[in-house]
Amino acid sequence: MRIGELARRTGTTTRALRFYEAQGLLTAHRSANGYREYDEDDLRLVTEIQTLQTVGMSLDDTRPFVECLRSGHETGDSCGDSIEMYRRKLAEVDAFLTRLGAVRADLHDKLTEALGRQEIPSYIADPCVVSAVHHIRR
Amino acid sequence: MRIGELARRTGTTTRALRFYEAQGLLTAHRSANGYREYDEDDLRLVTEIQTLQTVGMSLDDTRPFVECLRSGHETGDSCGDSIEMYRRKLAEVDAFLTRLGAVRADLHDKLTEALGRQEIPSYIADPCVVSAVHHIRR
DNA sequence: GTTGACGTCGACGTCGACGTCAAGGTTTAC
DNA sequence: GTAAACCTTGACGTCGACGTCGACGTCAAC
Repeated sequence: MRIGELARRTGTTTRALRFYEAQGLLTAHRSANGYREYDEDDLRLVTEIQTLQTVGMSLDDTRPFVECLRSGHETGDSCGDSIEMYRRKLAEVDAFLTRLGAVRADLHDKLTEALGRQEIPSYIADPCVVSAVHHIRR
Repeated sequence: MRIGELARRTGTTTRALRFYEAQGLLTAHRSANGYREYDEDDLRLVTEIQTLQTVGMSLDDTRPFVECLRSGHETGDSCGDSIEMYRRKLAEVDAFLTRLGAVRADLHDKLTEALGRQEIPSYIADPCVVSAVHHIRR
């Protein structure tokens, strides 16, 4: 198949596929007119890359998996380097989760503190005025 | 104080401070020779920006807080817009945490699956060889 | 023979928060 | 008077994963 069909079948763009090729992740045979020709293995390779991207991997991170597929393995994660990359990414994600949890707590504290500091003037706390304001802001 | 001192006292760079000014977050008086002059309020404003950045806010997100400080409030989060921004960011962080949790689970599954698929050839499983390999890789 | 949908390559644009020059002016210390 | 340490503006570079555009070739259908 040609690049347009591969793009459609993988839900990406021709630009992305050419970019993968430029990064050395994807190689294409050329037909007589110079058009890129892909087979089903290439399709699997692209979907592998996409799957890995959804779990937080950069294009560069997908290299071991691509190499693994290229060397004839059935799946991209049958090789030691791929496993190692899984481990690295898992550790990264865990570290990020920890940090983000702390950020969330910090943010939550700030919000509740700010709400606590908020003095509510009586003329605003007045239900009549509140509904009026609400009406105006609609 | 001048820009260099403000940078030192806030632990940032002069470049960052000029950038904040270009973004309209920070305004400086100029002394006769054209040098920027800052006061303690500016220092508080910069630290406010930095604190907000650590909880995941972009420079643009800090605008309401900066405006709040500028309008004379004691803290940057005494205003409604700031509170609203806290809420938005908290929601964003929560959404991200959820997504990242799913990513982590996905990654963990992939790792265990790959490990399960890994057949361990006997010559590698052999403890002697294992220790030898370990020795070599050191 | 021409229209339209495909393909080619090359090169610059995007986003955010600055970093890193370059080429100069100002002030202080010796 | 000159060196060092500050300051000024302007402009281009960084990172990742492509988007977008221009100028052109290819192929099938009408």
